[in-house]
Amino acid sequence: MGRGKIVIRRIDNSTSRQVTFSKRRSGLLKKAKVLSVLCDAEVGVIVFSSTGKLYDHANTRSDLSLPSRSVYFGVYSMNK
Amino acid sequence: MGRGKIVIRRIDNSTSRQVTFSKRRSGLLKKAKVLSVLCDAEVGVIVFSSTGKLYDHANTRSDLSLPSRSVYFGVYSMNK
DNA sequence: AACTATTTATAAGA
DNA sequence: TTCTTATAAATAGTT
Repeated sequence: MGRGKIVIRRIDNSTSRQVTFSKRRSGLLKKAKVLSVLCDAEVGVIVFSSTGKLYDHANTRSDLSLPSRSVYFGVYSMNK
Repeated sequence: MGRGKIVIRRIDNSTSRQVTFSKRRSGLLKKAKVLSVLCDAEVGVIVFSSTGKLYDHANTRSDLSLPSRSVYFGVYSMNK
């Protein structure tokens, strides 16, 4: 989608990569939320940038009157 | 997207809801993977159906030569 | 499970 | 860098 077709590989240009990261990150969260609402599902999403910074963390659920599962996220880091 | 426009609320018909769940679940995972590749990000996604069944669990990362964060998921359940 | 008409997401451009 | 828009991609309804 967009003015041109793209190949799915790491975007070399750092500025473009950042712009795409921002756009697609929000698109992903939107999709997660819509899925949870339409299908009464629980969806957890967590996104880290390439520098390891946490950008988003969503755990969406719609019908809270039903028994709930809740997802938690944990993170561990490794050097290499 | 699709033959008609939809309102974002729980789909009443159980069959339709299941079909939509299946389609959008796979769409979400694809988006997560593409985001991780294009932007060298780490993306974790977990999806439960309304019955509490775990359907997908993805933790995508592309460039493994860089220091890695890894996401783990935990789940707790509550009755009401 | 396939098929498409349409909607939605977004790559480039402005 | 926020806004625009042409086009790619996802998908709702159908078969």
